[in-house]
Amino acid sequence: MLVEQGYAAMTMKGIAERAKVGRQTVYRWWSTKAEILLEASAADAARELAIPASDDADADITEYLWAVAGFLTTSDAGLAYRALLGEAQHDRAVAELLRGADVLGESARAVIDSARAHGILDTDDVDALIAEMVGPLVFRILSEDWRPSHAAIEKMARRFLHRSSPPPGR
Amino acid sequence: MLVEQGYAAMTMKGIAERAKVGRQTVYRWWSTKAEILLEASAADAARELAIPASDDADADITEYLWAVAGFLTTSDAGLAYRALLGEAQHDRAVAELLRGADVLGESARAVIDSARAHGILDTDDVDALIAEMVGPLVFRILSEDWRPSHAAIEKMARRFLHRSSPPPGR
Amino acid sequence: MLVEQGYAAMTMKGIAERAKVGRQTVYRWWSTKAEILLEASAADAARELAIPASDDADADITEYLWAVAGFLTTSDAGLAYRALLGEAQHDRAVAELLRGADVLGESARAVIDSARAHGILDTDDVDALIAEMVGPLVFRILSEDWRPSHAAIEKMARRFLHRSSPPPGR
Amino acid sequence: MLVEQGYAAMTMKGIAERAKVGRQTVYRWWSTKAEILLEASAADAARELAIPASDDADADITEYLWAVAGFLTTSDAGLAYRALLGEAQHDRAVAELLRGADVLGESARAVIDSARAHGILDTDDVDALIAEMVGPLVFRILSEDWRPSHAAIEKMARRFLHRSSPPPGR
DNA sequence: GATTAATCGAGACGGTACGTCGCGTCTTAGT
DNA sequence: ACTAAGACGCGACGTACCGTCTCGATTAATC
Repeated sequence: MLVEQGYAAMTMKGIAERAKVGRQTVYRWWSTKAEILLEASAADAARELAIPASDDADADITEYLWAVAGFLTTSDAGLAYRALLGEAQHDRAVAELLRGADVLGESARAVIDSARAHGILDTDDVDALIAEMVGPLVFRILSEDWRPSHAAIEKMARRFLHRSSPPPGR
Repeated sequence: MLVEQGYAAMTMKGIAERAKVGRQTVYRWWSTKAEILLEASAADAARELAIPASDDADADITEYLWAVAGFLTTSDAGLAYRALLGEAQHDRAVAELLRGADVLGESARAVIDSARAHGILDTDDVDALIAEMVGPLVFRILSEDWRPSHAAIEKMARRFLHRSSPPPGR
Repeated sequence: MLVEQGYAAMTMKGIAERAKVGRQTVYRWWSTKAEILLEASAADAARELAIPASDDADADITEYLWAVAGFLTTSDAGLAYRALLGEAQHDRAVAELLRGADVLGESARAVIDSARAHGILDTDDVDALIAEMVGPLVFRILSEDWRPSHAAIEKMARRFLHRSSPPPGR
Repeated sequence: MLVEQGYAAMTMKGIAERAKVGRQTVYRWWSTKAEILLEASAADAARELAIPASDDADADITEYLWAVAGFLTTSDAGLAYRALLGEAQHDRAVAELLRGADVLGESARAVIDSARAHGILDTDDVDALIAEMVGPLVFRILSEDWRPSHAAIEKMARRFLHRSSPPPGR
């Protein structure tokens, strides 16, 4: 429904009707719209963003950023995630729910960890690295509705790595 | 109202009543809650985020990030901006409105331009630089409700500059 | 509410609030103020205007006119009926609703039928007889806010019968 | 406007716009919708209902009833009168205004007076005679939306006269 | 296999905000 | 000085969705 008619049309009443289910039954399973979105989003997000670690950590990062871009701009689960992230900005409860799920974080951590194992990152502050890796991309997508080209993603990955590499002469 | 009682309590009805004004009058001036928020936010945002360019472009960037962090986490205008950015995730009209206002972009561009004039940045892609500068910060605040310490901001600025510096031997 | 504060104060909103009921619920049962008035009026009207047929058809008519006068000038149901009849003058839908209910007609027909059975009326045109019986009374009440005395009603009934009697020497 | 779009569409705003006049100006001349209707109705009503007294008082009455029927069912002024009479049922102020104007009364009195001068009526109670003459007609029109045929009017007049004639042998 | 209990869909319920409309007053240019 | 134009505070309109609450009908479990 979110995809077809937008967030505003995604009412509890509508959800129940579409599911041919009583309204009460919906409330029995999820007490807020946010929980529905999260459940609808989380599993798919994990799948779409899981990048199998290869030998080439550089390429993994590019691929990951590409996956994130696709997730946020074209995937249904990504749309749900953005709706949630949006809701989180004006509803503390949703913010905490979302923080607890850590949708993006989990997959990003995997990529970062793999890169660190290859020694191509210069710090142990994983949260900072995650933010540096995906922050610029997420920021542009959220605030400009950016649809990056593959080239743009590659450049973005390259610049992230350039910055975050340990000094060469070691 | 947004600050005192939260976004959900910020109804058109409530706004009109608090302003001791007819409901119609509110609609006459702003047709959307988003427009009200934008007007309430934009001017203050510009003021709070305007960093007077000094000779030390490095320091300017730190100061700017600090201003952005304060804006997003403690300022009323920043709260309004976050509410707007949130709404933009599930309402295309709001997204465009927000894009048109370019609240963060304007001030960020000034900082980046000043830094570029000092020759301390390695690319002419201003949008990319803006995203690299503020993206990680904004991302963490939006998705973790992060309240960064001054030290964290300094580190963030340092790492941004390190990455984006032109190769030394040129 | 109609009685206490007048027709203008009888708003759907007010009705719902007084009944401690959601506004939607009122609309679910009656889609128009007119339907509410009719329902509130019809049953009581039937009761107030039901004159048990006696042997003396002349007296029945006097009694009936007296009942109608009381109904229109002092009864709550009558006030509702007048409001309806008023509304019917500028709203075709209400006019039809009212015609369908035939509030006055039903009771009047009973009285006329009984009188006809006694052979004291000179025509079979029941509608005409009804109009001749109650028309003058209703006209004066509606257009002069007349509060007739019992004597006036008796005179009115006598004059109606005088006119409408079959010629004596038959 | 009343005729074209109905009573509900006859708003003060609309009246002013149609007259290409400021809203305030309308209020300066008439303080309520009722006064506008009355002014629009009274003069025309007087003209439409003025029956030049002939020698044949019987015929005058038929003609008068026919004029009243036409007035109430087809004339614009009559529509306005019905709207007023309707409004009067739920607004005491309008009721008094209407009583003061005595739209129908004036012309009816003339007809009755003329008939009395011919000695064809049996009482001096003019108000009662007026009510007996027009009451049945008005009642049927107001409550059944009756469009009487000429024959029906003739019968109505005949029956009125029959009833109200002085006893022959005097 | 019949009886009881739990669960479900459907949708009515009391609330409340929505955006619109008309009210009667007040303000402002323009004549 | 007066006007048209229209903004203003007000409050009812009828609608939508909220989350809770009955209801029968349908299963499922028990006897």
